[in-house]
Amino acid sequence: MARSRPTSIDVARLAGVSRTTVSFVLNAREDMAISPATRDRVLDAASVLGYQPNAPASQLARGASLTIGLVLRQDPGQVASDALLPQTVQGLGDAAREAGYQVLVESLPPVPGGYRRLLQSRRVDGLVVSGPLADDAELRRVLDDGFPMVLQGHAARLNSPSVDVDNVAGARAAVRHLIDQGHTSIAMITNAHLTYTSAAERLAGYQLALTEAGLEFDPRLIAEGAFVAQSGFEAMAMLLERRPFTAVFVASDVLALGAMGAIRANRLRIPADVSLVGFDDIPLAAYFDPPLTTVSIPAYDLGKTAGNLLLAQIRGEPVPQRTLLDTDLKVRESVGPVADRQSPPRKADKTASERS
Amino acid sequence: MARSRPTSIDVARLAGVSRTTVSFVLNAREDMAISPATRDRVLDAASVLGYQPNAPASQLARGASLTIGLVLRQDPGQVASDALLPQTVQGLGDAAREAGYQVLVESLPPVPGGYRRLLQSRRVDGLVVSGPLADDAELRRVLDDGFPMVLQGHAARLNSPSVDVDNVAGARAAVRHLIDQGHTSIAMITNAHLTYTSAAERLAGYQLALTEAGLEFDPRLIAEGAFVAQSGFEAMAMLLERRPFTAVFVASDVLALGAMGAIRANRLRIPADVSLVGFDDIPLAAYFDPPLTTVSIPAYDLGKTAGNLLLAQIRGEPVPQRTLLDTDLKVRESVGPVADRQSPPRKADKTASERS
DNA sequence: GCCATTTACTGACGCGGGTTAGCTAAGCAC
DNA sequence: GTGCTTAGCTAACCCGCGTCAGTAAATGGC
Repeated sequence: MARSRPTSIDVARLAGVSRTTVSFVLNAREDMAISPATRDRVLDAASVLGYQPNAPASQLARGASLTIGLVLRQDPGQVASDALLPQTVQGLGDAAREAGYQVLVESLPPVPGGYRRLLQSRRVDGLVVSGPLADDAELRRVLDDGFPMVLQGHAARLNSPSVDVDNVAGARAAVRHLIDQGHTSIAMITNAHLTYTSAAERLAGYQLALTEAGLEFDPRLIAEGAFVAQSGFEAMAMLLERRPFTAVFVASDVLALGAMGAIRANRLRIPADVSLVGFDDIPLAAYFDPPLTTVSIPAYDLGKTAGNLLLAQIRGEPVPQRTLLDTDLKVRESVGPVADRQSPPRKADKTASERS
Repeated sequence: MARSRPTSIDVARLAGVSRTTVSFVLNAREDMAISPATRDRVLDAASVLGYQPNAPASQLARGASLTIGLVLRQDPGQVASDALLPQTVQGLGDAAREAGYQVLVESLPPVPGGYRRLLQSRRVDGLVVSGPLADDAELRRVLDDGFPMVLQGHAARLNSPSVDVDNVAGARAAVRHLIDQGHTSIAMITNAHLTYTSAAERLAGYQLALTEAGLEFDPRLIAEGAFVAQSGFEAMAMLLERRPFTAVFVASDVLALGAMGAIRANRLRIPADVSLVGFDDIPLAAYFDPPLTTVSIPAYDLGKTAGNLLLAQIRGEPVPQRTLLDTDLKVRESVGPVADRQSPPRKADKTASERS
């Protein structure tokens, strides 16, 4: 029997005051003088009736929805294999909740006008856009309209506050770790096509580390992967065909697992024959065989920071244009010292287990 | 310049009609006679002004929010390692979008009154509750109030429509597959504590398969895991200590990966020394070493079905009390025939590779 | 040619809560 | 006692849209 819910009128009646007073009490308006006695009467009445303010009504009156939108711009396949997404969503949810906000999730509105609809309909007070495409014309227009928005995953050409991990520094640390172990011929598998800024940045970090170590960049050592494990497998298979190297930086743990499969298929061992560093530190990475050395990204904080920045923006506070979160290299067991300087892995079944 | 958005009054004025007419046109009310000419004028005016109806206002007037809530009742750790969650969310989102609804995600409102707040505030028209606890008193109360709600993951004692995969049948198929390969001593690692219905059901399926094959159920062959890979590792380590068996049914792929680590740590091989079947078919399962034979669950459909059932309920249509989705055994390479009848695995380094 | 429909449209109210201007009574200085 | 402030509360309007009852003109039957 979902009979009609009590309204503030019912509360007012029961407490013997006016609706206005009820509103003042429930919104704890300091600037309005309310005697403690009345306050308690109202509170009691509300609790007796199990009163809950009607959200749409209050949104309408306030002109704010106390809701933030999360737009997932990735395609379904990517979302499915994004092992860190739940953590990010949770971070965003926590940030929102702490501020009395809620989160509306919109996965890739395929309809034109998707953003506009959401914002102009006043359903949400701001948007976190995950995985924006750099050339999203509509997004640009919405931005120009001055709507509060935070991009997660930097889209270089869009003029909006963004949050991301420091992909360059992370990749650089990963590759430097390999170099520190004596590797000089290091391949890389990208996490996505290079139009994705995260992919481009991780590649840049890779190049930076090479340059710093005085190593030459060889484009033939780069293979492009894309989101799913299979692409890691294929990229690795290709690299193994192509030319010698002793280590690989795979810019995504998911792809790294695929790559490990390809390495095994070639009867090579990790890290004896080829060392491997991943990126992301998904929960399962520590249980790969061998446990994957990888660049850990603070997925939860990413969501939480995005949320906090957006909320600050909604409150009208100034926010930094670009926020980068630190990564952390998790050293596990997929990297070893270079085994044999002159004979890098080849279909080989040679033993390379001369440990230092 | 986010100047104030146009309202239906502006549209009406521009089209030279009343606001009522605008409303009729935009809501495409068949029962109201509108001449094509006026209709077009209104539509044009709306598009010229870039008019978007104010959602809170319309929600208030309609008494419906066109929003469904997704409540994640799992704790944060579980959510983080739930590799299938994104797919489920996407299914739900698609179901909602197709009906013109949106999805509000609330992750485990720790505050008492969480459900009530959401529903009675009219922010959402119904709820999908994922991972409900069987003894959730508040949930029961909300249910009794007659709010539209769908449980995902059956909570036996709650009287509400629910959607789930057929855990019993899935587990039974997994274990039967092992039996078909000649295994008679089969251990099991649960995916969670048995208060979780999914865990209890998968255990029931395991027992059913044993019974059907005339095998005896040995409680000492059961170890309890819980959500994360580490618990799979530990459970497996314990089982390997305890007593002999030739195969294990691990009721979660994530735990299975942990279990595989424990098996390797004992210098045993998969499937030569111990066969393994998982549950869930997470995207990475096919890339485990060896590729994991597992029970595939339709994560996307789970979300979509839950959404559709909820929407049907909101529309007042009758919905089945319990909906079970089929699982599908994906045979890969982690199961082999029994190697050696009398010497089941023990710390051993014995070779057991007499393939048939 | 007159009444009964039907077609096309509008006026006005209501959804429920936020908020401003204002009202009353009490307190206080003198 | 008078004038002035302040505390404590309320009436009334507004947010933007949905919708019903109703009006005026066009149509149809005979």
